[in-house]
Amino acid sequence: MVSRADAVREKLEELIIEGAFASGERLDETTLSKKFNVSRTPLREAFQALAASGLLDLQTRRGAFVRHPAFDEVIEMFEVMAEMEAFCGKLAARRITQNTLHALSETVVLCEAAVESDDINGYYNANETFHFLIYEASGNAFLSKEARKLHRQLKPFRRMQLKVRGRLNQSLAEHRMVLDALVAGDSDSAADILRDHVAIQGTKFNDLIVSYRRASQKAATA
Amino acid sequence: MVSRADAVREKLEELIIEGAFASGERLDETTLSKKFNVSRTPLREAFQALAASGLLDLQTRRGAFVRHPAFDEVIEMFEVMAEMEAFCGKLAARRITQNTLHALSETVVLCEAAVESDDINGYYNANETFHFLIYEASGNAFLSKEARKLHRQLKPFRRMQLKVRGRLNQSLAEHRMVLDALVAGDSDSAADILRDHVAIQGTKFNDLIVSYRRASQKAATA
DNA sequence: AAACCAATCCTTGCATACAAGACGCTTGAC
DNA sequence: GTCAAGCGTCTTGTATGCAAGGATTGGTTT
Repeated sequence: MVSRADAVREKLEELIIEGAFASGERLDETTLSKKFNVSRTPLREAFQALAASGLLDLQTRRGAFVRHPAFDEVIEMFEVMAEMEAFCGKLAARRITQNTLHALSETVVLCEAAVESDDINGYYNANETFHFLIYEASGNAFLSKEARKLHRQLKPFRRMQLKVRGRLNQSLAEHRMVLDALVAGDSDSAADILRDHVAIQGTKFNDLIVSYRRASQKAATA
Repeated sequence: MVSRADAVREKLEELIIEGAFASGERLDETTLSKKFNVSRTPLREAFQALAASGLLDLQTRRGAFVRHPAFDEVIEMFEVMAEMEAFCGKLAARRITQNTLHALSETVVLCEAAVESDDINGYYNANETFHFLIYEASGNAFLSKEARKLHRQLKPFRRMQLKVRGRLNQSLAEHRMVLDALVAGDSDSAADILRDHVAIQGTKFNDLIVSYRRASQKAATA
């Protein structure tokens, strides 16, 4: 059975990640409890959980505020994610099984198909599976869990930069290289490729922000 | 102002880490709420928070169970911690300030004094400061926060292995080497030394567990 | 004697009522 | 006209009551 608090958390999480709320917006308990048809108690439990994963900022006696990570923080998170993936890759190169290798190569095929048909969502999903498989293959359940958590937190920002022209093809090529390194059992190379593969996402994201800021500055001075 | 829920969380956390409850023990809401003189509501909020940090296992309609990480999981956590520290060290070697370097060398002096007087607690505290300073010096606030979190989770297990004979001196020597590498700005070397410094803690912990198990097995067959 | 089923009790999940703090608005004074 | 203080309202924090889902125990059957 799934508790109402859990259901509410899930729904709210989706809304926040989708960007349904402005950053810094205060979430009113009464309003939301009406919207979800639950009392304030399970809603508050959901708030707690969301605060734990960093999506809300709970201030005593003041309320729950939506917390889209600041851009600087996202850059930092990509920096950590890169290193984490590298470590996963390093371990995975030594510990991965034939079965998982097979599953991995299948996700690469899916990615190829998605690139063919310019299906960003399709690519996005296959990409996620690809990375999760590697986390799992690290053979370190704790690491895998943490990596998934961080991956999830970066979800909306990864999505943004996937839309940059040409990135899909490049990303796919990187996936192929990772797969090759894992097949070869070359842990250093797997680590390095994965590190760059993720780091470049942070860089692309940064580029995006800079261009955004330039645009808004121009608009302001015009 | 600090809410009662926060106060309860803090107190409970302390109790769990201290080992006041058996692993897997179920925490009764009514009993505990009486003990802390609060209602079940803030207590339940505290449960949520503790579950988020991994100290409790909340099962729907069944209750809250104390969750001391399994030994295997602790080993995994040390593995991740080692890599995280290595990354902190790598960044810190490039970004550390004179002030922080100075503060670091002071903690080394404190560690020396603690070793002299065989003061495990003193060493323990100075050791913590040493590591936290390095996290901070990474210049990546997100990384620093995550590293502190993991460090905290490993607290009780680190403490255990510090009691092994000769470990204090060895640890101190490693601290000196880390400091040297940071002063020299040698990021690779700082990373490697820190990785080993932490990994060895996991190894020592593992040794401890193995010897425990042997002992209890002997006792059982005797 | 053991196993299974049922009924009761106990515990959690949720709703609601109440208390207390924060924010805003109004009013008065300088 | 502006600033500050006080009061009122609104929102969060906490307590408690009620409902629903497990667990346990006792009885019955094989």
